Amino acid sequence: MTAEKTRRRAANDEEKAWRRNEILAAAKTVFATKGFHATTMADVARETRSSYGTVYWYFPSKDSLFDELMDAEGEALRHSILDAVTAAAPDDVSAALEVAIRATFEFFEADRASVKLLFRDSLATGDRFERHLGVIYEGFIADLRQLVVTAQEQGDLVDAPPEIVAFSVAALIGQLALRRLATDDGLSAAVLAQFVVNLLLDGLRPRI
Amino acid sequence: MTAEKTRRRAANDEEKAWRRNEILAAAKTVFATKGFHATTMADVARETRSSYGTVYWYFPSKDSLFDELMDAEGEALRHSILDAVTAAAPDDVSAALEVAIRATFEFFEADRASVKLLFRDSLATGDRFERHLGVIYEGFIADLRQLVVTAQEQGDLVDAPPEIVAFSVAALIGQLALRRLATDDGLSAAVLAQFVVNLLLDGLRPRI
Amino acid sequence: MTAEKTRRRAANDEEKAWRRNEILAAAKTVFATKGFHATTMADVARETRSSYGTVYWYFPSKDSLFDELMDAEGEALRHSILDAVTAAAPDDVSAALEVAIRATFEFFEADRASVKLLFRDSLATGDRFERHLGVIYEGFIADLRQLVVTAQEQGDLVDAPPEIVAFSVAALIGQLALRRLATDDGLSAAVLAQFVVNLLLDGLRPRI
Amino acid sequence: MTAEKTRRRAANDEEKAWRRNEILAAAKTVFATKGFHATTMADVARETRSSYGTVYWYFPSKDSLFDELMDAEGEALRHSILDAVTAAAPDDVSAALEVAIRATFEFFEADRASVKLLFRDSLATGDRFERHLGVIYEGFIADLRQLVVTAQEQGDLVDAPPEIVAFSVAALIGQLALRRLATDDGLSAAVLAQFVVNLLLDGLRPRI
DNA sequence: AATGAATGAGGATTCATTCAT
DNA sequence: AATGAATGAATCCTCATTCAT
Repeated sequence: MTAEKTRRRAANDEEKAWRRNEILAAAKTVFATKGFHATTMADVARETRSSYGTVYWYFPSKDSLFDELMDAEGEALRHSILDAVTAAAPDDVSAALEVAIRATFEFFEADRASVKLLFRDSLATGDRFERHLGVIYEGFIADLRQLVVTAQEQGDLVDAPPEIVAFSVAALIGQLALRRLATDDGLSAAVLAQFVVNLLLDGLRPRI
Repeated sequence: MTAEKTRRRAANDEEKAWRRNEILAAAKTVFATKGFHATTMADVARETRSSYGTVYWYFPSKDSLFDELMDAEGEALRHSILDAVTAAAPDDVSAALEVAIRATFEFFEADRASVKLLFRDSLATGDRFERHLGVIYEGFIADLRQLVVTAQEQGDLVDAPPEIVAFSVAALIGQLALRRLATDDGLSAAVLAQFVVNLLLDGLRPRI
Repeated sequence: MTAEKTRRRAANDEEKAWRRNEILAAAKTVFATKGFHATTMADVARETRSSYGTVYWYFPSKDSLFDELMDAEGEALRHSILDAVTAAAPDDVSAALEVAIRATFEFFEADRASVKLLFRDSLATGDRFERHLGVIYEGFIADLRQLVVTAQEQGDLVDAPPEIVAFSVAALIGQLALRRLATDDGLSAAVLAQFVVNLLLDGLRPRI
Repeated sequence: MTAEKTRRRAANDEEKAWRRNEILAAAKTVFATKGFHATTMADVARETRSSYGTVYWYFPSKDSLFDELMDAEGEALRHSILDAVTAAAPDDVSAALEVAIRATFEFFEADRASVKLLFRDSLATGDRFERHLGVIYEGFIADLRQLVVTAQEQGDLVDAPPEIVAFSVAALIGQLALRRLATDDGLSAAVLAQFVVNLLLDGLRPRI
């Protein structure tokens, strides 16, 4: 009996988690398309092919749904980058940076909705601005920061406040990715990544 | 008679323009504080110490009020930078860039509401995103782009798509300025500007 | 299971239709009392003993609510007349005409709100005037027109454009009914109907 | 001095009356075009090429402006008909009726705005419905009624309540004129008038 | 007389959220 | 768990009217 119960509950939990994710996915689509404020809970429910009640069963409010979505997006981005860096096993820091940046652009390339969510709608909620900006960048920047600190210790990067450096990298990538959604100038993720890496490492002043 | 009339009309026009600007200023304060969506026309009217009707007498809608505000902010920033560069009469391009970047940070330092408006709320209006991003950056970036092109012709900057370079500079500055509003790490405009200039010109990789 | 579900859904649909009609009825009362423009959605909601939201749940706008009401009124009038004519099974056309006209006056006698709605408020919506006039009279006049054509074929009515004849009959009845709401001169529906029939069939010139 | 003053005052009064009429004419155009409710005082002022204040200088409110307009329209129609009848000096009542009806249609033919004003917008003001309907028809119907009474005394018209007869004639003409604005079936004023006269005098039943 | 800026009550509509079923 | 009907506060905007100049 207990085994049976456990199995059932497990199946149940799985079902539950699946439904949650389904709603999150639907919300992502709608938020990215219409923006946070223009999106209504009715839109979300419709996209989920369910009803108000169901959405509210899994999420207590529109804000919480959005918050959770943002967290998930941040996490997804972070893992995507870490995986790429791990897989590439780069020799030095500049190689690692290049891998990370390329992975970031590719992540956004593959999922345009993420860009809008992370870099546009994260600012949509007014007062909570700080909170979201923090949440989003938190993990992303923390990782970058680690990279920067390591590089500085090895003498691969000049001395500069690592927070600022990490933030600059994140901002640069984010804004460039956002820009691509508006103006299509045919620059691939790889080309953009290369540009950013060059800019970051060697700057724009020509060497002799 | 005519002279008198003309004088009166001129005074009237001035009065009118003054009222318009008053409303614009009030709107700027409120939008920057609460964000575009959380701001109501009642808020704007209250801040103006007038009524709904008066605001609507000068601006046909909340959107148009916001649009005009954005345009004005963009223009103000642009002029502020141009003036600084003109006054400094820098010798070479890197000096010019430094002046420009410092002027930008100082502009934002002096007027924190501008940052929020330009880099946060400009994205607030959903579909019109492209329009506003364009409008705001338009002049700002156009000027930067000119600077970049000139520098490239003189061999002072590496070859890279000038649009991207200009956009990157703008984005970097904007995001760093925005960040300062949230997290106060005591970095002055001058220090930040120096950091950005160094990063942009020489990159983060140490020279031998 | 299925049977139960079907039963429940049917009950639900019925309930829904009932609520709709309840709102429609409330709207009819209010529109007839205050006129289209002077009626607010708050009035309608209050009369329904529900809220804004509920009215808007069933009807997308004030206009659509009004439109639907007008259509329903037109249909009700039409059916009322057709039923009367069918029941009376009149021998000739003039008898049929008399029955129809009497039925019309009786319909309006029984439901004074209808008169106001059909002949006063149908004109209230400005540009949409043609549309409504058309919709309302459409069925009413179409039936009358058929009666007229038949009568003309049998030589019971003089040759004249049937549209005009039908329209004239409808207008005469409508305006007389509307007049009764304002000036009560104690004329019953039957008397008025008789007057109209006489006027239409034999005119006002005495026979020798 | 007194003579001079008088002359000045007279000129002044004339000027004043002229301005009033100008505003009334402008209001007529706008009301007829957009309907009473959709017309704003700003519309009226604009059409007058003056300002709010000027309109309010001559008329205390939108309602009073409308009321006066309606009265003027009613009067104009009435005079137009009386003039026509006087000029034609008809022999008998049926001739007089024909002249009157034709004159009415011609009046409306020449001034389509009048139709809308008298037969559509007169109903626009809800509660005041009775008042306006009365005002409009008052003179018009009073004259018709007189015609009817005279005819009945001479044995030219059957016995029937003269108010109802007069009202019926007025209604028939009004509604047919209104109809012409919506559906253009190419019927001239003369043809319509002839139809109405025939219908009223001899009815629709063919004589043996 | 004329102007037009200012006022603010009022109205249609939206939408997050609740809750009976 | 799920549904979707119900709620009503909140918001943008309109427009008749007033009044200082």
